[in-house]
Amino acid sequence: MSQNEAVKEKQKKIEPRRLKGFKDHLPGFMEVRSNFQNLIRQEALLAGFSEIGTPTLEYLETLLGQGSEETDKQVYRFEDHGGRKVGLRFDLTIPFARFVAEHQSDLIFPFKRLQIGDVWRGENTQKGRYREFCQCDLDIIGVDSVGADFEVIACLYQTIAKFNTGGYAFRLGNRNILSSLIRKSFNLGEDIDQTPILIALDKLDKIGTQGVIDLLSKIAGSSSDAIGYLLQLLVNKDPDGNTDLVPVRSFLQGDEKATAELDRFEQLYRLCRSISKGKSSEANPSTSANEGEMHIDLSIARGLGYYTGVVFETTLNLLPGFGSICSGGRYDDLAERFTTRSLPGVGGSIGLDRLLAGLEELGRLPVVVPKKAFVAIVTADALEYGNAIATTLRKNGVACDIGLTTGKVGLQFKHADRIGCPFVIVVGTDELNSKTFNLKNMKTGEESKSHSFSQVVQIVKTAMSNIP
RNA sequence: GUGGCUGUGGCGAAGUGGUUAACGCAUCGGAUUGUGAUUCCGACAUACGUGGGUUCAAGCCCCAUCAGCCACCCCA
Repeated sequence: MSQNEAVKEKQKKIEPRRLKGFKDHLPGFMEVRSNFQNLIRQEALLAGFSEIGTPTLEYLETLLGQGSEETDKQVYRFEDHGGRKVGLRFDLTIPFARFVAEHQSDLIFPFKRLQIGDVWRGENTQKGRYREFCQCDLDIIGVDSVGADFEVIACLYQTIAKFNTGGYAFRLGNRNILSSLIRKSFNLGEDIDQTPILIALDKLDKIGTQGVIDLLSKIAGSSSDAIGYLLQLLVNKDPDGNTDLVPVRSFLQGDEKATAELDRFEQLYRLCRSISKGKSSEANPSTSANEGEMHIDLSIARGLGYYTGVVFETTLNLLPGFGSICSGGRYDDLAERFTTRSLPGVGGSIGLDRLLAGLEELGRLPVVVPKKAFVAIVTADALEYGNAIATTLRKNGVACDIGLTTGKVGLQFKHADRIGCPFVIVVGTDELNSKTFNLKNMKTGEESKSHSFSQVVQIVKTAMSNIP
């Protein structure tokens, strides 16, 4: 290589780019995202959940084999520097199972867990669907009760109500009841794998009744009469938009287990209705309010293998085809792969980044207005003085930025304006000598002069508090 | 894995075969060295994803390829 080529090689820039499905977050968006996380945290802590954290990287054997083959394929995996086979967590549930099994003696059951963290899935991207995204999980483990089901659902439901969604629908299904229906409809034994049937039923929303009938007809052993009746049961809605449970109950008569599950399910729904509203009218799909609706929809199956009781998913009313922004359900024995101790639980997850993508699409993301003052340093001799002012403000809880281009005061004002500071404290030689400061209102352009340094906290606080 | 669409300076975006590839944003300088936003003037930028082909001539047409987005599958 000639010297010239070597120089050229050195000057060649790496093209700045991101991996597919991985997002950068600019300051304005990041602040909203953090605020959302904090709000979710706050709601969960209020409801008595305890926050935990687990590593992003786990042994591969911990992560694999719990969901389906499909999900196993999506796990980001590699060998670490010590030759260990490791993977990035695919969700927060499986690491939680490991966590619970590992820390049984340190936890008090029933344990109410909150966890907020990023997860990774090597699948194809779509709108609101990334390869790295944040999940906010709530679980109650160590108890199997309708109260626990409700506690998790209520907290998730009420948290989503805090956001400017324009309305959402929380749909409740039950894997257990659905399985009983399928068993009876198709005359299947207890141990028959229903997965293909469940997957077909789960598409009811997308491909319609006839589409599902066609799909199910291809599955051996199912008569069209049986299929038709099952779909009738699932599709029949009462005036409130709920799956009509009366014919379901009579169809399952004699199945004691299923009947008991139905009783429990109805009790759960009554509890849920106590904190929610029902179906909104077609004319006014609750766009003005951010409230949610609660519905029974027995056709919900959810893909993940481990759900056994109640299951739920949540869609935005304004973006019906967008996908679920919050879902979960009950599982019999979360940690069975890690311990002999039986640990039933119920949990759900808010897909924060999908929710944010949805709100962004709708133009409903909150705009964050920074509430901070700015100290402009006009002359170099006032650098220490300006910093003393900034430090005083910060110690007293007043957010403030400071000019970093001492001397070039025009630049400092321009910068303060661009980052949205409503007030600028101005100090230079004169102010330094008299221990004073000027305060400029960036909106009106007015500048009041010669305030005493000793009053800086009070004056700036007062000024800032008048900003909307 | 399957389909559709899109790739033009840092970003957005015009350009439908014919000189020197618009414009806007951003950046930098000046009008204005103790005052921003607004206004005016000026400057800067290795830009047509990559590789072939057709043509006298390609950002534009054809083929391939890569990347991204959207949709299916599945899912938060």
